[in-house]
Formats: sequence, C-alpha cells, structure tokens
Amino acid sequence: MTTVTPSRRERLRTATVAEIKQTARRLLVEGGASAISLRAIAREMGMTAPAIYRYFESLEALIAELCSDLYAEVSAALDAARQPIPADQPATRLRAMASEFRRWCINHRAEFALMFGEPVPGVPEVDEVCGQHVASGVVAFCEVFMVEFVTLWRQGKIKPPPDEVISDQLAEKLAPYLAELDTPELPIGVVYLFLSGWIRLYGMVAMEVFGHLSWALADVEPLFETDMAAYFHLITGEAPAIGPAV
Amino acid sequence: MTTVTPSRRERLRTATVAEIKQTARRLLVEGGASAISLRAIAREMGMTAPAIYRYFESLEALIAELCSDLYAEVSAALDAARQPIPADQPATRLRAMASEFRRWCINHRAEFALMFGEPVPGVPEVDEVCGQHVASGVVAFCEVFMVEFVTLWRQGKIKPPPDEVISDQLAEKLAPYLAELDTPELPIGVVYLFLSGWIRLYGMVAMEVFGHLSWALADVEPLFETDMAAYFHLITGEAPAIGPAV
DNA sequence: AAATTTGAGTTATCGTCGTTAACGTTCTCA
DNA sequence: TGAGAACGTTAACGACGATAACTCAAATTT
Repeated sequence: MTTVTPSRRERLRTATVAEIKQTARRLLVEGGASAISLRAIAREMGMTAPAIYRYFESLEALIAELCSDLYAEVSAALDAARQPIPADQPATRLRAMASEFRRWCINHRAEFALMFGEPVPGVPEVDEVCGQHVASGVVAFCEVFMVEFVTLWRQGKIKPPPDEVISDQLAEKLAPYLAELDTPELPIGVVYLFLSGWIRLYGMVAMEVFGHLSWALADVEPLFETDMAAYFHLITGEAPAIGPAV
Repeated sequence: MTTVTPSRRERLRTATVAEIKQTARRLLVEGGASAISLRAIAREMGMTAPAIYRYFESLEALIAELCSDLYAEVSAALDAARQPIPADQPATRLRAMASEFRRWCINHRAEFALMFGEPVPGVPEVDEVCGQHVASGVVAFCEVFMVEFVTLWRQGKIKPPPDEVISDQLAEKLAPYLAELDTPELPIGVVYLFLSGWIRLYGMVAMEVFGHLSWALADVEPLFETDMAAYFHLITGEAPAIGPAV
C-alpha cells in the first residue's frame, strides 16, 4: 500500500469530492450539461458555491473530471460485456461490445452528449495523450475495441478490402498512427476497416441519441442490428455468432 | 405579388431582424453556441438587450430561427453542388453532394454543432414536420439526397443487399416511413442502403468536426474518400465517376 | 390638420450564473 | 498548547435572460 492511513481529513475530502461529482452527474442527467452549475451543486449539498473551489479549480475542471470518470465507466461496461464470451471469439466479443455501447449511450443520453458531442473546452482531448495508452480514459475506451479487433486479425479472420479501394493517401496519413501501435505490421486495410466500423457505430449511436433518426425510424434497434451484421459480414465474410445483448 | 408595398416600417423591421440574426451568426462562429447572448447581440448593434424582444420571443426562439436558416443554407449548398452534374448521373451527384456536405460542415463547425449535435430545446425537430415535406428546412435538406438516391434506384443501378441481411423487424419499422414517400414501392433493402449511407456520412463528418478522429488521423479526407468509394461500390457494384470536390 | 394608436426603443429591476476576496472556524500536527 | 493549514462562510463584481414601466417617433385614423 502506498497510502497506509488515509488520514481522516483525506477521507472526508475524497467523500466530498465524490458527493460533488455525483451531484453534478445527477444535475447533468436531469437537465443536460447546462444544468451543471456550482451554485446548484452547492445548493443541493447544503453548502455555498465558493466552497467547491476548495475541491475543483473551476466549473470547467469539474466537468472535465466528471467526463474522465464517464469514459472509465463506459470502458468498464464494455469490458463487462465481453468478459462472459471466450477470448478466442473476438468477433462475438466485438458484437456484444457494440450492442452494449449503444445500450449504455441510450440509457445515458446526457452523458453521451458531454463525452461524444461538441467538445467542451477543458475536457482532455484524446490526441493530447496519444503517447501513453492508459493515462486517459478515452484511450482505454478505444483500446477495448482495438484489442479484440487485433485478435480477430491475428486469427486470420479479417479479409482486408481489395487494394484499389484503399487510397494511397490514406496509407500515407495512417502511417504515424500505425507506429504508435504495438502491432506495426497491421495492414493498412485492416486499420481502415477498424476505423470504418467505429465510425459506423458512432454515427448510428450519435444520430439515435441526438434524435436525428426519429423522423425515419420509430425504433433504431433493427437497423442497428442489421448494419452491425452487414459490417461483420463485410470484414469477416461470414455472419458472426450473435446474441442480441439485453 | 402578395405584398405590393412593404410599408417602410416593415422594411426596417426585416432589416433589423436580418441584422440580429447575422450578428448572432457571427457570435456563434467566433465563440460557439454559448457565445450567443441577447446582451452581446444588442451591444454589437448599439442597442439594449430588451429591444430584441420586439423581434424575437426569446433567445431560444432566435436560435431556433437561426438554425432553420442554416438548414436552408446547407440545402442550397448541396443543391449548387449537384447542379453542374447531369441529372442522369445521380451517383456522381450524390458523390459531389457528400463531399460538399463535408466541406460545408468543416468550414462551419459551430453551425454544424448547433444543427447536428446535441439538440437544443426549442429547435424544431424533424419528426414534428414529417407530413409536409417542404415546411422544415431539415426535411428539404434530407430530400436533396433522397431524390438523387431514388433516381439512382429507378435507373436500376442499386443492388439491394441479400434479403437475409435485412432484419424482418427493420422492414416492419420502416413501413410507416415508406408510406410517407411518394415512392412506396421502394424496396426495404434500398431504404436500408440509403439510411446506412446517410449514417456513414454523418458519422464521419461529425467525428471529424468534433475532433474525435484527430487521435488517429492528421487528415480525414483520404479516409472520407475511401469510405465513400467503398459505399458506392457496395450499393452499385461499380466505382463511381469521382472528382474530389475542392 | 389634429388626435390617437401602434411600434420601437429606453431604464430599472429581479434572479440566475462563475469567480474572487476577505474573513471565521475547526481540525491536525509539531 | 500553539501554529498553520484546511474548510467554510459572507460580500461583492460583472455577465446573463427576462419582465415591467416608461418615452418618443412614426403611422393611422378621425
């Protein structure tokens, strides 16, 4: 243990920090990001607003930290979704994680908007911590998908698209990113398929959460399932073993 | 003409309304949606804030109207992008419109966030005006894509995906939407391809505009071009005539 | 042409917000 | 036991949306 005795004061402090963030979370859920205010938090906690400055540098910093926690939370949810599936079935794992991602985002719309919508100034951007893969929750969140995808590739299950589809410029621009990975031998076509899948997943979830699909669909789930199936058919050439999560 | 003499007062009024919206637009561009405030607008116009209430019911209503104008603006940009291309080449038209959509959104990031990000309370949602296809700018914006897509289908150029890929539930849920169209005979697989394409386009543009791709790519354009090419290859079976717009 | 109504703008005010400064109070530790 | 840090308070500043009451000029009506 690095901290033997958390020293009473430190215990109280961490408890207060937790209560502040938890109150902010509740305000976020109930009224959107703009409902998070220092005065509202303090009011609900039976305090006065300036007291919060003992714990956070500013409202912006508070929201940034809340956002980091949310990334960790969704990462944990994704990790939990893949655990019951054997590690040698990465396609099924990816499938379950995609469904869980959609489920989490739909059940946490305000959080999703904060994390994946218009970037809030102060919230750590992903590319700022591209070097160390664990420091930021965002990278960890991406890695969960990436690890399974690489496993799938190592199994030889991924059919990279024909070369003529891959633009030379794409290969050129992706090169520095490949160097970041611990698998630099990953073909450019496979990386393209990964990014393409992440974009399709994000696109569908974002449109659904933001209500931009309600004009066409009463329920997005069938389209989601169909599109995910089409994607896995595209990259593996076979239908994946599906079990619609939840 | 319905209005013979716009009656001096009305001319002044519309001019003031225009100036208010144009000032709001500038504030939006310079400082994001949160920078739009009645006081700031009034300050820049040499007025006092309450005067604006003579022209708009509230800040929310002002932003909603600004948003409608933006939908019309992007619709016009898309329309201008397809005009130089013959109407009997809908695939090329769609391709050009997709590129133009990305270009417009990248050059108008703050506007994009307002229109396609987290929905702002007060901004008219698309599904509220699903009946009349012209009333809302959003629908007109969607229609520009839809029209070309239907033309492409009428030419027999779209290969619908195999039936087993299309979920029965998808067909079920899309039925009411098909009835809305003037082409109810449109196969469910074709509608799926359209929505899938729109989602892929939105996903890529949204991630790029929001900066959620900068961790992987210094320049998103090659991936955009590649993915669009892959999409058109998927739905038509052949590579479209491309000319990377701008 | 005079009287009246309408429209557009003002000032004053209320309650909200983030943030800072100055001031107590309480707990911890040497 | 005393010094000092940590935690909390009140007071205040400037910015925000919104409303009410008021002034003034323009348009309309008589």
